Amino acid sequence: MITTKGRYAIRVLLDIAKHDEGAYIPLKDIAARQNISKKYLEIVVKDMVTANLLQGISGRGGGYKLCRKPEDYCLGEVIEIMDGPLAPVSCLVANQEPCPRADECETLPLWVEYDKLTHDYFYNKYLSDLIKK
Amino acid sequence: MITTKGRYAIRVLLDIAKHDEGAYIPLKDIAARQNISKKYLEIVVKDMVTANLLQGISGRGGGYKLCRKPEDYCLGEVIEIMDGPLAPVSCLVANQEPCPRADECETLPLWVEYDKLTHDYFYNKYLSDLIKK
DNA sequence: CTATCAACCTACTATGTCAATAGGTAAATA
DNA sequence: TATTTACCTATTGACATAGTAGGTTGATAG
Repeated sequence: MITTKGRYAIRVLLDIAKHDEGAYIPLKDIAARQNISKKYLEIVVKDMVTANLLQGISGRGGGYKLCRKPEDYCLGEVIEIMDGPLAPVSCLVANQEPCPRADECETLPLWVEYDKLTHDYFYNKYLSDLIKK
Repeated sequence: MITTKGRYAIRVLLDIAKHDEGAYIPLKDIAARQNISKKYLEIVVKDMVTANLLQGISGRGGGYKLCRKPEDYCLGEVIEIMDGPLAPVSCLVANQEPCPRADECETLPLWVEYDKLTHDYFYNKYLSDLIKK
C-alpha cells in the first residue's frame, strides 16, 4: 500500500501548487486546509525538503514553496522518495543482490510484468495532471 | 508489497500442479523442493485449505492436492486470500465506509485508476498461465 | 533589541504486521 | 501399534507505520 507519507506528500504539493502566489506558505495553513496533523506533516515535509521536493524558509513570512514547476514533479518519483521502492516483491528492488532462484523462478515474470506496469503508470503521471483536474 | 504468504501460496500451487499424479503430495516434499521452511508453509497451506484452494488429508499417504483445475485458479483471488485486498490505499478497500473527503479528493482518481490496473492484471492471470511457461 | 512566527531537530511511543519457530494433538495407514 | 502426515495453539523478534511531545534555531516586524 501507498502509505500516508506518500499520499500526504502529494497532497502537500497539490495544496502548495494551488495556492502558489509567489509567497512561502506556512505549514499551519496547509495542515488546516488538508485536515492533517501539523506535527505529523512536519515530518513529511522535512523529508520533502531533504529530497529537494520543497524549499523551506524559517521565520515570520516563512513557509514552504515548490522548487519545480508542477509538470516536473513526477508522481512515481515522489512516491518512491517518501515510501521507498514501488517494487511488488523484494527481489525486484533496484541495487539488490539478485535472487539466487531467479533463473528457475516460475513466478518471477509475473512480478516483473506487474512491476513494469506500476512504474509505467506512476512515472508517466505528474503533479500537473492532478491540477488540471 | 506482495508478502511471502501470497508468493509462497502461488509456488505451492505451482509445485503441486507440476507434480500432480493423482496422489496427495506431502508438505515435506514441497518444502524441500521449494526450499521453504516446512513449519512456515504449514501456516500458509492451512489458510489455503480454509479458503478452499487446497484439499488436505492426514496420515500416511496423505498430503495436499489441488481442488480445481489450474486454469481455474485466478491469481488475483489467491493473492487477496493470502495477503488481503490489493487496493493501493485503504479508502479503496471494498466494503469500507466511504472516505468523507472522497468528493473533494483530487488524488483519489490517481489511486482508482491504479487500483483498476492492478485488478485487471492479477484477475486475468491464472495458475495455468505460469505452467505453460 | 525583543517578541513572534515559523521551520527544524531529537526523541519517544503505541499499534500492528511479517515471517517465522516451538511443541503438541488428531487422523490415517502399514 | 508404530509411523506418517496434517492440524492446532501459542509465542517471538524485528520492523514499519502513524503519529505525539517538547525544545532549538533562524528570520522578520515592531
